[in-house]
Amino acid sequence: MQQNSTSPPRRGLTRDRVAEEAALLADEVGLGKLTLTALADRLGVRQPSLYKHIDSMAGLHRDIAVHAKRELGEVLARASVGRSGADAITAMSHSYRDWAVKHPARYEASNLMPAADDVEDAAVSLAAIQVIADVLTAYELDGDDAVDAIRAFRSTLHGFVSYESAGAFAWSANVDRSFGRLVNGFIVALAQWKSSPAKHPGL
Amino acid sequence: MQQNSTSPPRRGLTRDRVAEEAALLADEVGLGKLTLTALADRLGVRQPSLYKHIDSMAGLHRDIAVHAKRELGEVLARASVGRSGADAITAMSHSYRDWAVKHPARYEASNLMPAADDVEDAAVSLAAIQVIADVLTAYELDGDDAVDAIRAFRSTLHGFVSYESAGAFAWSANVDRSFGRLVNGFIVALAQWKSSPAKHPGL
DNA sequence: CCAAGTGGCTAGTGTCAATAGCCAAATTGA
DNA sequence: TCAATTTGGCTATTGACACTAGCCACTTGG
Repeated sequence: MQQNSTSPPRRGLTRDRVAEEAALLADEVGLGKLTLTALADRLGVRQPSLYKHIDSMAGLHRDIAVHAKRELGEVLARASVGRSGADAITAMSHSYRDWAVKHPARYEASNLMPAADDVEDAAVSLAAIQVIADVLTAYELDGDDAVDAIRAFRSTLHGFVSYESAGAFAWSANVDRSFGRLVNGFIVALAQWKSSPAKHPGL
Repeated sequence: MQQNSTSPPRRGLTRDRVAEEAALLADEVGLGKLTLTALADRLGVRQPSLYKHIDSMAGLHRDIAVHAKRELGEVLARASVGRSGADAITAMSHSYRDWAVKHPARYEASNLMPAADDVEDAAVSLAAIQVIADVLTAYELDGDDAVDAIRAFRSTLHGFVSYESAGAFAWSANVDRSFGRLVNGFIVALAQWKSSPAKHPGL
């Protein structure tokens, strides 16, 4: 049958489709400036219609985060496959940075913590971290040594990348070179990981 | 004269006073959740009255940032005075972390970039970074070596602290110890800084 | 002492996220 | 095949927010 003159034509929206377009838009305007009206416009739909596919703005951020974590995990896995040790760390680091700089809002979302009861989010978060953990295993670290190394590696990459995305490296010196040396520095430190215990600050 | 029954009593508000109370409130509720209505309530004033002291929400964030950068710069300077080399780096790192964790919104604000024409903001930003630069000078780094080291140090601290504030270190392992080892790792890397050139990722 | 400037105020506006409730399109199953 | 149910659009509205306009009393300085 032909549709009535005043009928709402159905777009083929799904929760995934909405999250994907949201990620694209957020990478353009910034995660914090993503609005449902702008997103609805892109999807050819009115703003309230989005609520058929999302719970809330926070829920949309969570959906973007889950997609992003999965994507980042795959990027890291692809970079490290077939490599080990310092080679794998270098490759993984550069892939991490490239992906993060290219998709700043997705990257920001990928660092959102899962809600306590969100098993899917927790799973993709863990999967991404597991790639890092597997690579660091080549240094025969375990227990607290391994946890400390993983935390150090994540911190190192995250700090650099978030400063870079924020435009915080103002001086003219080459940012690529700075990143390369940061990664090399981490590898140097990792080689002596077990023999460099933590000290507490002097009084 | 006695005031009329319907007269607006004057509070002693200033731009600084507003920014300080805003920083206190933001550290409680989060920088992104700071609202002018809540801030006005705290100051015993109606929301539009704040515009006599601030330009806009973004302007208030900037004011918080300037205060925060000054505060952080002083904290770092105090930590490093009378120390040098690895000792100074360790002391400065722990002070940085302590301050950042204690004042999460101020810390977030301290990482906002100054507007291009904002000389006061640029000055306090530079002053804080200069403390770091001075400490790293003990390693006789200059030019690109020094810039790379400063970027690496800032990235390392910022990454750890922002993950810690976000609650991203979920595993039970001791976070203090992880931080100590991260700092030690940086010091180890710094000792070999000149001899570890950057490599580009393999193909 | 009075004229100018300052710092409150009330009363709005526009932009958001979010809700309520309607109706046609799609789907399901007898 | 076709009726019942579910789904996915829609309009209209609310409430929280930043921000503006314009008023008036208090302060200050010549």
